[in-house]
Amino acid sequence: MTIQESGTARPAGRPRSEKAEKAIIEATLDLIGEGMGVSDLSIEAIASRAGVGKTTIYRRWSNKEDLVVDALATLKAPVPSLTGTSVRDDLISLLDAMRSESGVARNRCVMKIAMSEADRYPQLMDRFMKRAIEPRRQAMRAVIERGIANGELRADLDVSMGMAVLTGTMLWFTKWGPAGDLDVDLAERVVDVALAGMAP
Amino acid sequence: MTIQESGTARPAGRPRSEKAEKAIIEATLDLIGEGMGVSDLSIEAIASRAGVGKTTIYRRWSNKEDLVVDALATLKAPVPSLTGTSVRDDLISLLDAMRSESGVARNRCVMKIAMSEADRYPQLMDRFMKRAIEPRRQAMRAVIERGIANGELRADLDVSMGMAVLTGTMLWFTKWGPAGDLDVDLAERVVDVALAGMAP
DNA sequence: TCGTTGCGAAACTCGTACGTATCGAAATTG
DNA sequence: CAATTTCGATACGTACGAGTTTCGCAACGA
Repeated sequence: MTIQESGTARPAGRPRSEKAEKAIIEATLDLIGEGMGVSDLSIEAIASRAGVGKTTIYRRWSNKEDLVVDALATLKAPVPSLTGTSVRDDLISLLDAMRSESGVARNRCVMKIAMSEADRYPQLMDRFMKRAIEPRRQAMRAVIERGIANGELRADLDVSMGMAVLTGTMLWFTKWGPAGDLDVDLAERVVDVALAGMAP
Repeated sequence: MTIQESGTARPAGRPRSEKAEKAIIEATLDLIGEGMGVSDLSIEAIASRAGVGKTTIYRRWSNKEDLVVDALATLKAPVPSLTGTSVRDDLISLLDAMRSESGVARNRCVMKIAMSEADRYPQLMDRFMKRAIEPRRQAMRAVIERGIANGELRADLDVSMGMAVLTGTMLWFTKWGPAGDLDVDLAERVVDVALAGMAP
């Protein structure tokens, strides 16, 4: 029995290129970022964009959907760190993260896919939701619950309703707001309207 | 010169079938309602679903996009009639129309297309927006402005912000709310939270 | 050095859809 | 009736992309 440094044996032969793998994922996200829907993506376009043979793709993923799942799962969700000084500040941090990310074409289009192809690729969405959406959603829920507990928010506030108002409003602006970048103080204004309400 | 009843002469030959035209539009909307994106629609599928020859489609529309434009333009926007008794009631009427429409698969998917394919088919979106979205948007704007004028809403309220909160929140529920139909009192609850705010 | 495996490129088969053309039948005008 | 136009059906040539295979070369372990 030969010496084996780690638990997993390194198989014989040329190792798979880490660089090619990265390039494939990047190319996939690029194309999605250019507005392609999942069904418009072609493996051939991805291969060509990545400077890679189709073989190299099929050696790693058995079909298009698997590749897209992995590509989207790559997008990490660095939930912004929260100061915890006040509910208002924390909500602004969370919403402002949405605003600044929406400035990047790639993020916008990933969101678009999340909205539009959920029915047709449920497994894809599942994974993407768990990875990218759920952490933020839980962070916001925690902030709101803290606010209810310590009196900064109405005791009878429905938590899901609060989340819907905040997230929905931001989402609306990213999709149908004025063209170009969103105002830097948008998150603050949204939070203030949500907290204070529209009635006098 | 022969007698001609109307200004336009009826050409000789078999007239185009009104029924076929309807069936084609219906089939197109059906397929969209089943989750197809614009680029996934195939003329052949539409023809087969409508029980019609491809010829009959190409005789009327020169390509897929033209057909989809006409099909979407078909969807009318019957803005709900407003009582005008109070801003709260009118807003609830507007939002409840969104809720009840979201129960119909066809409407949901049309909305999906509006969200996801705006970049790729701008002319299509233009026409759809004018026809289906703009009337509702203006109705809501009018209600909010009325509320500001007569003191039912905060004098310093940003109208676009108010619309974003109301519409965005409803949209969020239709897309990511609990599965199944939305609560019948959802519109009321959304309006109340928006008016009163989340702070105590 | 040799065996093994990954590499990009290219050729291949196969299915799908496009857009056009052609068919016999049906509907309409004159 | 004849002329004209549409009808649904079907066949056709073209194009594109999926997924597979083959090729000569590169990278690695033994």
